[in-house]
Amino acid sequence: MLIGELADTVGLNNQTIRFYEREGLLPAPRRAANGYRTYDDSSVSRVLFIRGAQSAGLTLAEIGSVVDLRDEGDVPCTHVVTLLRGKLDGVRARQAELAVLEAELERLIARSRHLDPADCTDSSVCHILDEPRRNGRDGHGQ
Amino acid sequence: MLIGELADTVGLNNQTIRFYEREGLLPAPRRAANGYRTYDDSSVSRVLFIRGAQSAGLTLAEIGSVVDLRDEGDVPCTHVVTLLRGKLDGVRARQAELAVLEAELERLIARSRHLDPADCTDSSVCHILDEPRRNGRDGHGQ
DNA sequence: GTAGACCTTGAAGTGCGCTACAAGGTCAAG
DNA sequence: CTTGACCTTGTAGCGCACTTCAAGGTCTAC
Repeated sequence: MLIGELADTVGLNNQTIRFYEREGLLPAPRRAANGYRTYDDSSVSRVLFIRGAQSAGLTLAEIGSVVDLRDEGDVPCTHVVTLLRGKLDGVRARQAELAVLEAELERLIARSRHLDPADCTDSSVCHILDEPRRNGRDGHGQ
Repeated sequence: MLIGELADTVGLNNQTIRFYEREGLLPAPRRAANGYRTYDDSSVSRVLFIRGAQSAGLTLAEIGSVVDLRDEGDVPCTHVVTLLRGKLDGVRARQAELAVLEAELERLIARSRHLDPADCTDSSVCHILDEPRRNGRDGHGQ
């Protein structure tokens, strides 16, 4: 199959397929006489593996490290489990951050209810966001 | 005060101050005879406002929309509350996504315990990540 | 022979919040 | 008169996963 067909099959566009190839996630495919890339079912599996790994939160670089092991003939299971554990730690840390941020947002919104906009004439920009931060550690990102 | 002093006071470096100015978050400061930027306490308040708003999860673009209102003479409270409510919705949506991802990671890790690496010889890359996805909606990001 | 759908390559752009670099001007101390 | 710390400007780079663009080759149908 040609690149567009592969892309349709897995629900991506062909630029993304080419991008994965450049990044070393997909092996260089065979070429037809005219230079067109030709794929088979193993390419479909490989792409679906990549998307599955992404949905487990792995970055393309991490997925690359997994497929590299496989392509060198190793069994990547141990490495995969290590990555997944790391992701789980990251997810839990992020959840904790978001819980703090959620509480802060709730506090600010509640506070805004008994602040009068007419009093918002401060040296600063808006009194809702003035005043004490309770966050020991920032809270960026959404 | 000069830019370095402002930067020290608020705990940023002077490139960041200049960056905020370019982005329209800080008004163009007065200049000394030699062209050096000169700031006063209101600049300190403004920068602290920006950092406080960031710690509430607002992006610089959103903070810009708030300071623009203020600089045009309006009271931005209503807009701020709208933004905060939007952030809170976003945070809760993200928490839900992370809960799904956490469950998926736990499932995969648990599953890996009764999969034998010796069986990981598939057409795909690693059998831990093969097979059913339970995620209706992806789960990217960490 | 030409329109249109496919394919090729390489390079640059996106969003976000900085951070760093290059090439130079200014100022106080020694 | 030189050192070194500050300041100025504009520009480019980072990480991440794509997406888009430009300029062209190829193939099928009419």
